[in-house]
Amino acid sequence: MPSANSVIVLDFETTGLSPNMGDRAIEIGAVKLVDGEVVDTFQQLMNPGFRVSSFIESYTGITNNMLTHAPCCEEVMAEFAEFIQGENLVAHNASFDKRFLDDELERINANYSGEFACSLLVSRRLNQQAPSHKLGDLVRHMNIDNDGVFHRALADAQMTAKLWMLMVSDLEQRGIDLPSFALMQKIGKTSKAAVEKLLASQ
DNA sequence: TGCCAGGCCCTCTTTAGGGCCTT
Repeated sequence: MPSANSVIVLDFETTGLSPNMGDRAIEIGAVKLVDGEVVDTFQQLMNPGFRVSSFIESYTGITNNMLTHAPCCEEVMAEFAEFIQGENLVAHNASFDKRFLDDELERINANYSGEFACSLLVSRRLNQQAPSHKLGDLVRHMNIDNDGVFHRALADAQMTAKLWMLMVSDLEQRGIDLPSFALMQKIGKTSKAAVEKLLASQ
């Protein structure tokens, strides 16, 4: 049973957009939040077993040379499966990260018990004035503290965690005492038009 | 040869199409 007051915010860097097209994870980054505080982190490069494209090298800054010396996906994901055990999960555009998490864990016959919530879907509802909901654009728009590193797994997970906590604070300011993971998850799945009604009913 | 993701959301919608997001 996932813990009520903790959540793990994660981000994958991958060789492309779809595990169904043969793409694999090349880096996982994650932060564990308990009561809004970072209590643990996880970051690891992993070797997908083939060369990544020059686009991915340029996009992420992760080079084939760096991956040559990294442990394989199976080894890293086995460790990561332990890290997320019993925790609920958050990612920016969670459907993307969930596909890779499910695919990589299926390869090693591992699984997880938590559920996903999506910071992108929540942001589209709570930050309707934002010109864009790309993670980098939201970080700039909301003046979220960052070290200027984008498209690396731990850096993106850290920024997503800060965005998540800001949105939790936003809900608290709207009068909701200790917004739960379940409420955040529900906001992401509720139509924009119904969100105000949902919040008013809390 | 040429093409290849998938889920969400909006609208000139629902017998569909296209933009936004993720790498």
